[in-house]
Amino acid sequence: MGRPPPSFCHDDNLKKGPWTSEEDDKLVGYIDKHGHGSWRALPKLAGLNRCGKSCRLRWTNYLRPDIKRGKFSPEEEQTILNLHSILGNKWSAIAGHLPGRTDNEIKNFWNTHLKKKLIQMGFDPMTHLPRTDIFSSLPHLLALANLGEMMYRSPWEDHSVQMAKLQCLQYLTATTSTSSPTTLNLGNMEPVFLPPPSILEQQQPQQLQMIPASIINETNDHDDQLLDTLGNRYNTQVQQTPSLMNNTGDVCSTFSYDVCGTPNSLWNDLFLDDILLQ
DNA sequence: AAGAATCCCAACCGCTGTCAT
DNA sequence: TATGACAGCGGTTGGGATTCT
Repeated sequence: MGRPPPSFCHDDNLKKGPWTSEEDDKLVGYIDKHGHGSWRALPKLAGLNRCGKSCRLRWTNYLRPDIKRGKFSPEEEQTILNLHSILGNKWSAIAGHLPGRTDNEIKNFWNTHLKKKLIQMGFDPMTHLPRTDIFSSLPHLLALANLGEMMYRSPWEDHSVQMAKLQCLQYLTATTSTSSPTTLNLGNMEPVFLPPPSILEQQQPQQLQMIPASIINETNDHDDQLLDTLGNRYNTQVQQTPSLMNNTGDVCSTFSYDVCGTPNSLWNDLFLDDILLQ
């Protein structure tokens, strides 16, 4: 590339740190009138003693009128988990699927909430696979120890037990593969992570997976990349089918995939049935 | 009530990619 | 092709807010 990388704001005379409401007013007022144009030129034109980069960040992460503030909804949280399992730390790409949310906000939410949540559940937050070291696998081992009991509990068992059961089943299957799984939407339950392709390749054709309708709609309208990614991941043709309502009342879109091979009885009999009954 | 510990998030930093010349 | 200018991205940090002891 050309010149050496530029530093953030080299000029010591330029202000750094938190923005005042007066500075915000100046920035918003200028952009409302003239648009931001060149960020480098903007501070002088707007009467701000800041560097252009600082102005751009303040605008894009905080002052933009279309920014949605406040807590992330469960649906947004699910979307982030789903997309992160596919895209990794591509915060701007993930933000593109969450209208009104900035990449910075999503990144912060991930680092302060979701990452910890996955670790507590015994998953590696980067690969979304069960962690293999002995201490982090403890939840899985404890769950496995109780698997027999859980299998025969009543159908109205609570969600946490259902969750543990699903994780145990996933642990039994996913640890046999090196590829990463993807997340699965279970309505108002915690997310569950689908086994990697090597497991799915053993399934019968036309099994259903559920992913949030918002993602499917978004990708159909604006971005085929995610569907392509899913298709490549499972070596399948991914297509949207009509949305359905699960028994928690949440509407989900579904997509079907074609795979060949021998059905995996554990998966078919227990795991998939469990999910589709949620 | 007060100090310590932890959480949270806006802002900063350094790097890369793209475009114009 | 080489260079410079700039926008954008992802990782990190500082410090205020909140919770714990």
